[in-house]
Amino acid sequence: MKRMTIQRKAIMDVFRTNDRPLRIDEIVEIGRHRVNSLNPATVYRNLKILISQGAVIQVSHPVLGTLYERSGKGHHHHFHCHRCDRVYELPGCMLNERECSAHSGFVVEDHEVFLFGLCPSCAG
Amino acid sequence: MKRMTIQRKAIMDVFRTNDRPLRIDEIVEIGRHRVNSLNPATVYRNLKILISQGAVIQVSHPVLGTLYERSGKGHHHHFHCHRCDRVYELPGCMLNERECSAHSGFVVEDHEVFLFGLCPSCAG
DNA sequence: GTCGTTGCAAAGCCTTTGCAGGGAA
DNA sequence: TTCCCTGCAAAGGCTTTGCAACGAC
Repeated sequence: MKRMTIQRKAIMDVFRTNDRPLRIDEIVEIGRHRVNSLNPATVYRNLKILISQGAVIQVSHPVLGTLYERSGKGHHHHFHCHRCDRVYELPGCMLNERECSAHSGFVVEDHEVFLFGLCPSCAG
Repeated sequence: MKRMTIQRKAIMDVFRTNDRPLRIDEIVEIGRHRVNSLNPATVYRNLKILISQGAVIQVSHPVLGTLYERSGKGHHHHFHCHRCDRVYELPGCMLNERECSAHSGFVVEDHEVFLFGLCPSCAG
């Protein structure tokens, strides 16, 4: 049986109040606002649990490394601004289904898209 | 001035004879067929050089980690078969340009697409 | 009182770096 | 003969694991 510790509460709260893909060190830092002693190992362990429960998903960003985000936001992709280094979630899908299945023999079950460029603020 | 050592030749040869995204350990292992003493550190150093020269590009795969592939193959995406764990390069682009630019304000300069599923051999 | 969880430290990985010897030009 | 490059070992990062103490239920 899983126990709801203040650490786990704090970590879940980080995702609730910061609705974007987060790095481990961000989760630790923000989580420490609630639980000062919060340890990276604890965060790793809890993330593993939250992922197995389907509450959080892991995103492996080509530039920023491993990120974690709340699940259940619907299908979306990630935009990385190379000026401010922020990651945005773009709802919807820009994948062309027809082209996707054009490679005969390949059974596409899932996909991930990363976009790079300038975000609205940085593009001015 | 760069010197053409047998190690660098061996590494370039690995890419020439294995035309697919490769992991570091694969490059080391295959490269050792030519130069038995080939060291991972040497491979890392040479890859950095080859990347800076534009001969090789680095691909950060969400599941398999960092991969390296020969450059100059034209725009393509990567398909990862979750049964045989092989990565295939699919030529062309399945990104919908119209949808892509629908997020007003975002200036999309580049993108990466990873597809997951079953390859022709594994799909039967 | 249980036993799942935590913090800390140690240990694993992967990648980079320092250094002395070796080899390409 | 230069001095770039290599192999080795040590050192960095990030993540996982072992363990005793802690605390949720």
